[in-house]
Amino acid sequence: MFKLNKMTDYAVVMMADMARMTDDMRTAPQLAEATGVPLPTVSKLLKNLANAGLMQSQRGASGGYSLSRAPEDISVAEIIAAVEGPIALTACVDGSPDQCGVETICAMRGNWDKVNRAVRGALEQVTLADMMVSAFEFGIPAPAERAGAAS
Amino acid sequence: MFKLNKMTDYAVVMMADMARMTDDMRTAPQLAEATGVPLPTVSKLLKNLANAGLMQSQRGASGGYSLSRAPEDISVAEIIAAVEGPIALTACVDGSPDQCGVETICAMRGNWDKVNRAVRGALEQVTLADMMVSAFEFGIPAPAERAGAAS
DNA sequence: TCAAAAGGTACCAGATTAGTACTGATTGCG
DNA sequence: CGCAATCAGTACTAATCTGGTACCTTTTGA
Repeated sequence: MFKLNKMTDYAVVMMADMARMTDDMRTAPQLAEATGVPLPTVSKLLKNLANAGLMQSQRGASGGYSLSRAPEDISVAEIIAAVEGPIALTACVDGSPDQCGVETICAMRGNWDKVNRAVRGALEQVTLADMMVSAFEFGIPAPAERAGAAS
Repeated sequence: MFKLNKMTDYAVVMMADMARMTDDMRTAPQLAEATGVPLPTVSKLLKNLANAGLMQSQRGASGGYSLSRAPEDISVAEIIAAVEGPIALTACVDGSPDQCGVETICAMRGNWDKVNRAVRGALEQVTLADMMVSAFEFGIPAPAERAGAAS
C-alpha cells in the first residue's frame, strides 16, 4: 500500500498543532494531550524532529519545544526524513553494498533512483502549511462526507 | 525509510525481464529462473499483475504470461498499485471509515490526499521502459559509485 | 486422459513497528 | 543549594506485517 508509518502521521499532526500557536513553547505532555497520541511516543517523535532541526528544544524546567521555522518553510519531505530516515523507496540504494544476493535484480537498482527523485520532489512541494489549510481554515469535512470518500 | 515492499521490487524486475522478450510467452518457472526470485513468490506476483491488467495470462499446458502493453505504456505507479494496492500514504484515506480514534488527527487526514496525489503523479511519470534503460543500455553502475552517492 | 501451467487459499516464521519503561542530564525557581 | 520539571537516551516487549511456503483446484493443449 505504500503507506507511511503511523509515526510520520503523528509527527505531522503534532507539528501542525504547534504551528497554530507559535508564540509559546509547548511541552511533550501538552502535545500528547492535544493530539491524543501517547506521551512516550510524542516524546520520542519530538526528539527526532528536534535532532533533524525542525524543532528547537529548551531543556530544564519551563522548557519545551517550538518550531524552528515557519510552517510554509517546512516540507512534508523533511518531516518524513526526520522520522523515518532518508526518503528512498528501496533498501538497496543507500549505503549498504551487497545485501541483495540476486544479480539480475541489482542490475536494475540504479533505476529506482529515478523513482526516488520523483517522489522526493513531489513531497518537497507539500509544506506543513498546506497540511493545515482545510482543517483549520475551511473547517473539518463532515463525517458523512469522509465516510464515502476519505476518512 | 519509506521503502516499498520487496514484492514491488521483484515485480518491476520481472516485468522488465519480460519486456526484453515480448514475442514469446513466459512461464512462472522461467521467470523465477531468470530473476532468482523464489517460484511461489513469482507465481503470486504474476497473479496480481495479471489481475491488474498489466499482464495477460494463458492457462493450460504451454500457457504462460505476457505483457499486455508496451513497456513505455506501463507506469511504475501501476505496478505498485497492482502489487501493494492503491497508492495512498496513510491507511485512513481509502475505504475504512473510523479506525483512527483520535479526532485531532482525523481532522487533518483529508490533507494527506494532497501528498498522495503528488506522489502518485510522480510515479506515473516513470515507466517500465525508464527502469530498463541504464541497466541494459548503458551498463550497470559500479558498486563503488552506488555506495557513495545515490541516496 | 494426462500433464503442464495458472488460480486460489491457508498457513508459518522472521522482521519490523509501535509502544513502554527506566535512567540520566539540564535548567529554572524557591 | 537543592528540588522539581523537562528534555535526552537506551533498552526492552508485544503486536503487527511481510515474505515465503505448501497444498489443492481449474484450465487446456497434446
